[in-house]
Amino acid sequence: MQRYEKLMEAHGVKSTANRLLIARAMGAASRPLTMKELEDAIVTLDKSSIFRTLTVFREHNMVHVIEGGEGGVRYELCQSHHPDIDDDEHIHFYCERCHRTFCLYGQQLPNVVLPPHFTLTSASFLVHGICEECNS
Amino acid sequence: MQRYEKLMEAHGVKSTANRLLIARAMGAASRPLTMKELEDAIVTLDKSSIFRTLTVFREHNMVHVIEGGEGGVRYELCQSHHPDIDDDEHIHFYCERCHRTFCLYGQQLPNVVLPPHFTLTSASFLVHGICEECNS
DNA sequence: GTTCTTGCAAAATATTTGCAAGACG
DNA sequence: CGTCTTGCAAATATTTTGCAAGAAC
Repeated sequence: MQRYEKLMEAHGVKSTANRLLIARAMGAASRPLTMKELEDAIVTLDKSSIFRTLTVFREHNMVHVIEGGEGGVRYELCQSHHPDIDDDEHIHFYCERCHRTFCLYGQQLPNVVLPPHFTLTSASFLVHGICEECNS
Repeated sequence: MQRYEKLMEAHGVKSTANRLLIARAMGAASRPLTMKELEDAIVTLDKSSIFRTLTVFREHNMVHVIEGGEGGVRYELCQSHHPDIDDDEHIHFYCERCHRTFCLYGQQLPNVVLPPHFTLTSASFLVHGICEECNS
């Protein structure tokens, strides 16, 4: 079984040809992609199919959803193989010049102290700035 | 001079009647609002005026832009009176049930270590979950 | 055959701009 | 006057859904 089939299985997502295509495209990018970027990367697929696939992935916590930066919401594969525990959380960096979003591994998402009776489901930390390439 | 006129002056924004209306509405809400919410709060103003005012506020760092959560981008006044130093940064909490975004004061935004030659302009930390009211 | 998945078209949301009229100095 | 601001309408962009056809089991 392929890498992405395994990932889908781990998250309880049934593997189909198109889902595999989308998972592969996301994995190959190694940074979060917008729906538009995915559409451009996989010209054979309709955007509604991509949208619905991402919805399925989201429902099974198989993607991280990164909001912020222009061009809309971005998605990346969650490489965690545990459906409930996300050991792949990390900070993201949005370059305001080239409009790409990068993953910053190696830094924990800080813990948050919530007010009483607030409960947490997820946290996201996005840094804006200029990336190395655009700075040179 | 009124509180919000002072804030505009501190950020180098010329005060007009409409801008004052919008600043007041944002201040009164004490949580970040979407353009839609602002439109509903100030029925006398057209959304394009609100949009352009928010653009001006953004250009002068007079608002925080909070992305994430449904219903689109949210805006709140930046209460810092220093145009360049933002001493009003804080974490936000998005309630997935009532779709409101709250400010969590009293917790520093953690420092981020960027890779070499990456430069930072701003950082945002958004927590998703269920708020007190919705939990009860 | 029943259920899940897909593509096309179109609806629903959100954001942004053109342009002429008005306010301000 | 000349510049900045505003409202209305319309264009973009983005996300989401209806529905019928096709694939999977």
